Amino acid sequence: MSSRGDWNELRGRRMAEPGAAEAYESTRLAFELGRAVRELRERRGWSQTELAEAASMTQSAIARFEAGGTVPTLPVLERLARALDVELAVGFQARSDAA
Amino acid sequence: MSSRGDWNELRGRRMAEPGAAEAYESTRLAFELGRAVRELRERRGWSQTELAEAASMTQSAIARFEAGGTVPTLPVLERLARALDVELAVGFQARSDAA
DNA sequence: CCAGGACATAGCATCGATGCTATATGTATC
DNA sequence: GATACATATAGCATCGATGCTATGTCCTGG
Repeated sequence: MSSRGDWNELRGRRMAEPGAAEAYESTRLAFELGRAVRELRERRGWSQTELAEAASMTQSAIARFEAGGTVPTLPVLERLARALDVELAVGFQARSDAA
Repeated sequence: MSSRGDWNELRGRRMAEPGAAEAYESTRLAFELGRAVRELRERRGWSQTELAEAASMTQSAIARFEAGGTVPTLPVLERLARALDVELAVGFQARSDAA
């Protein structure tokens, strides 16, 4: 069920929108990036609040992001990468058409 | 002189802002992504107008983007990648700290 | 010189992400 | 039960990217 979620529903609705293959991909990306950050954060044993401080953000912003609640912007991704001491990679690749 | 530029100045100012290492990186990224798209587009022999159509955008948006005039959003990058038949890659990597 | 195509900018409306504050749960711990 | 910390959401203000339309400039061809 949607249980305590709400952004979960939002995501679901977004991904279901017809024709918007692009929106679907973005939402998927947002979700994956959120998971990645959560992993990196937990690997460091940091709380959302700690990461928030390190990235000049608020705990709520981190929570929203990790939940895939919004499609992050590059500046934010940069800040998170910096805080987590990793590198943000963005670019185009030859289509592998995996899947 | 700033010649015909203006976004050039904007970029310059942005990248010069002190302390904003994050903003600097984003601007740099925007610039590189713009170049990448321009290359892919020209490689295909497309005009900005043609790419714009393929990506459901306007010529002016493409121009602004290629010039690095703004930091693009993931949805837009997705659309461009799709139009150019390449894959958008976004993620975190171990810091190589090159340079 | 004029017409047409390509690219650069401008100016403004709108949408959506982020910032911020407050709060609701949930889970220990004492 | 009260306290304390972590995470999830809400609601609203603001900022910035994108959409759109209209030009301006440069080139090239007739």
